Amino acid sequence: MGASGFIHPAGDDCMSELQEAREPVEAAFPLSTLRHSVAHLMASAVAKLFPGVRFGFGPSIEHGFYYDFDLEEPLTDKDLRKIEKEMRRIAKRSPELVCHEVTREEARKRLAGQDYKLEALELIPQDEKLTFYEHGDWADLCEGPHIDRLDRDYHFKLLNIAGAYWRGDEKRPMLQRIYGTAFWSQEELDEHLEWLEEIRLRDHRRLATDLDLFSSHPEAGSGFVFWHPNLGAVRRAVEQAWWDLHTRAGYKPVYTPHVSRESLFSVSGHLENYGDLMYAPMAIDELPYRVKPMNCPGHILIYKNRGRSYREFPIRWAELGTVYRYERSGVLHGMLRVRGFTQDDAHIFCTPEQLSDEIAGVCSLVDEIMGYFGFEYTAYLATRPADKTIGDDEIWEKATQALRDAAKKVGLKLELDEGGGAFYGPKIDYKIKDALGREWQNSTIQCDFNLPERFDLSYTDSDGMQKRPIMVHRAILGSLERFVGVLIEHFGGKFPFWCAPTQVAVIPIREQHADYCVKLNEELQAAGFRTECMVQPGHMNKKIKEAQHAQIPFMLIAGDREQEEGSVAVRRRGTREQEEMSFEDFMKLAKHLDDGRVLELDHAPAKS
RNA sequence: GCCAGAUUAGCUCAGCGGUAGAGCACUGCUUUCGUAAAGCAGGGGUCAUCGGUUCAAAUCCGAUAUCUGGCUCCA
Repeated sequence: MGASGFIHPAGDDCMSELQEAREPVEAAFPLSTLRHSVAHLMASAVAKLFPGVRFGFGPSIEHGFYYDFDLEEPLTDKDLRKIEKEMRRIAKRSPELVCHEVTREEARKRLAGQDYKLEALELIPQDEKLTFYEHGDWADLCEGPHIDRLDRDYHFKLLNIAGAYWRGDEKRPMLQRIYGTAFWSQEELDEHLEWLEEIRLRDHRRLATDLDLFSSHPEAGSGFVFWHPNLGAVRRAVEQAWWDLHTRAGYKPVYTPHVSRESLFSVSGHLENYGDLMYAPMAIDELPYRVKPMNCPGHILIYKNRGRSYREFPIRWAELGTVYRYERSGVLHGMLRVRGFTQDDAHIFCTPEQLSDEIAGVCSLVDEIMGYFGFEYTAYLATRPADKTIGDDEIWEKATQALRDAAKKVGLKLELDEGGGAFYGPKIDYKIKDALGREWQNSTIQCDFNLPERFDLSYTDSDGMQKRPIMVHRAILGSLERFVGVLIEHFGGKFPFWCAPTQVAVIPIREQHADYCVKLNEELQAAGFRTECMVQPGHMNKKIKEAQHAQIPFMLIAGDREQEEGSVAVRRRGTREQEEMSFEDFMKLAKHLDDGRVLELDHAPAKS
């Protein structure tokens, strides 16, 4: 590589190393540097094509880069192709990307008319060096670093246009943002574009129409999900697994109303801290009532219903509680961001001594339930925010330590999220990684000293004293809507056997085999499986296609041979091969996959 | 909420000033076919809604609803 033209602000002492190492370009210029430079290149092309444009920021981001522009005319997709073309031309004509250090005065002069850039300039501390990166007749106030030449071998594509507030502030002007991506090799770019295509194909809203999963309706209002029978089956299976696990872990079911007197939410502090997200009051017998945005106040009322003793601790109450929150129209998104959703909520009431064990128990539950779906996860310890918190340092320290101890007990590694805690207490947040490597925030475990205080909760301790319990607020799936939405995308509609909408399709080869198929189907249903018996008139091949399209894990196909031998020809989802086995053996396999919540379809039961 | 774009049959989409089209799906009849679409016929749309321009609007303009990509916010 030739790093001779590589300009970097003074003080970079790794320059000579770079020059001597003769490493491939990628090593000398990280991908983020390339992308940042391509963002510059894009901005210069926009400047050429749209005189009078004013520039915002243009950084590299996780999968590419963007640049914000203030333009009179709205950009279109056609413009993107034009801009790409212009970028290639500029890269060829003015390949050298050079850096100049300037004084603040010079910088101001060069940025005349560029209001956003001038504002950005004022954000740079007085004692810092100011540099411009320049190629051709275009230059940008920028601290770098950048690649040395724009005519190097790299590959880019502009992807989409979106609105973005200047400096992310909704009170400031809305700029036009162009997103793009860049890679050193064409293969990597192609791979990335394929990944984006895969994301499009797995989109839960797309699969929802394909597989008849859910809908929303203008008649009902946006942000409200209607679960169709197919997805209802998935949800039931997930809820069943969830309850099995929670019952075993000592949780007791509770159910609380969707509507309560407004004063309840006044005591809880929701009105004050959460009021913007709550629906307007409705008058019942002239008193204001509210739809609940959270389940905790309800559980607290149950707790307060009578005196509590330390002997009944820890109390673990679980509810799949449906809550309603006002979300701004623009943020709604399929099942992943909605206005009414069901949280897999639970509250644990315990003593300070029990706290870390209780949290450890929740960590184990998270681990087990995420294992059901093959999710990997990362956990973050979110500590006390810098301001606007309640409670004294000592109790915060204790609670944070309890979270740490708990994680240690179960061997959970915690990343630090400094100051990311709730105003009432620290928490552990989980991010799960789906099959496409995307991260989703679902599980959360929060220590809460606020609500016990506000509701004046107490219990009688062994020494006869009235003491304040600690509350742990936790959700593992987060919300059924978001979690199942993520599941659809994670599996791409190919649900594991145990939670698939239809688990088995039974298909006769000819109409005369229908009776045998009906018999098999009855046995499967009696054993609790979700099946479809495809004995309606029609060709076998078409039924196979339909079952394949519906992503049904198993097809059982039966003709003369099978009928005679009491067997079935089994076709697993994703393969075209058939395997003939006795119906009895298939039942064993199905029970094995179902009971064990096995992820793969080719996992054979142990020989008995 | 904001910026931009979209909305035509159940689905995917064509038509872009001169009285609505295709494929799949659906219904009926024929076909009984051993592992991804049998044949023929038929039904189905106030072209999102409301208003305007025009001799004439799915097509042009405006408002509303919903959706999409983002921003901000979040389970």
